[in-house]
Amino acid sequence: MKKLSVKKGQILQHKGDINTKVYIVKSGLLRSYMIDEKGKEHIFMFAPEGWLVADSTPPDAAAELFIDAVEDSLVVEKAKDIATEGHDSQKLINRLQVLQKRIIMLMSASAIERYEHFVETYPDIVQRVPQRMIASYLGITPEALSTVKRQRLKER
Amino acid sequence: MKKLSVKKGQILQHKGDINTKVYIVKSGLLRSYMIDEKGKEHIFMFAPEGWLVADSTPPDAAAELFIDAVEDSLVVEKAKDIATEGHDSQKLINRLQVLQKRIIMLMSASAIERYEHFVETYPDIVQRVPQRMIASYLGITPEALSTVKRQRLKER
DNA sequence: TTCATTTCTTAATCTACATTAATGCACCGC
DNA sequence: GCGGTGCATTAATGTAGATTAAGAAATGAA
Repeated sequence: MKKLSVKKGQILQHKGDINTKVYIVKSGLLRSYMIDEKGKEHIFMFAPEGWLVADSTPPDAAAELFIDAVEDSLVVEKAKDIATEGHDSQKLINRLQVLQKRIIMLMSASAIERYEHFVETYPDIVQRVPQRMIASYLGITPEALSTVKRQRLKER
Repeated sequence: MKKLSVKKGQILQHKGDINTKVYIVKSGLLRSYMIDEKGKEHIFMFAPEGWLVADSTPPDAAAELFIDAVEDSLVVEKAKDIATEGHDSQKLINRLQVLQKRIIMLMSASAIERYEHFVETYPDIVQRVPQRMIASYLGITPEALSTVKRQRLKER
């Protein structure tokens, strides 16, 4: 746990970093963001005074997000301490991971890509629920899901 | 903390409920979902065996999500116990709230509505960051944000 | 089984937002 | 000051996915 003074534009965390930290903003403004395959930037969150920014992946996994300073800022850096966490907190952290990934997909992937990702991540669910629910989860209509699946068939 | 046996289609939580619980799925499949102003259903998450479903709002606030059973399921219901949580866990819970709201907005609101919500929720941030970053946060292009703002001006 | 209801698919049309491109501005550093 | 680079705005055109509509297939109740 240490205090940092960061200049506007300074990057605190890169995508791919491991053993990433948690940042608590004392003054100024940070943001976390991702960059998609087309090079397009998507801001995940802004963190003004009092907020916490972090990549919600396991401490030893590669970060999905960049974190940098939008304004000159004072920041406290802390380790992701799993030790202090109770039995249920692990479930909370897991939930954060899932929600972060969900936002990333919604912001930076097409319907086709979201479907691919869904099938890979939840192969059993695909079998167990009606198509219209999968469409609803993906944020598209059942009609659009039908065409997505048709396109996938054509491609092989 | 009690065990529940729920039938397919049974609703465990309604939007607007207060003092909502946390559900841990032992078998079967639950889902959480929202219904927008147009009556359209958007699935927020699926929760198969081993998962946890809950509305990530404070225990005493009105729930944003419905929770029901997609299959006959066995579920453990627990209270949202803030007591056991450490100093930092509150920040995690707060984060969950923000991410849940963000997903709801991304799935069920138009660019204009997301902008309105952003301005209301983060009025100071609007002043402090360049337009292109707001666009990036909202998931639209700076060009689209320009037209959104123009339309807002016309409307008053 | 049979009938009714819901779900899935296909196709035609529509629309919100993206892309492209051009112009005017602000903010640099020299 | 002046030239450059990036930012915001406007407008024209393009496109992913929504909407509408209709028929086919699956599901479920009596």
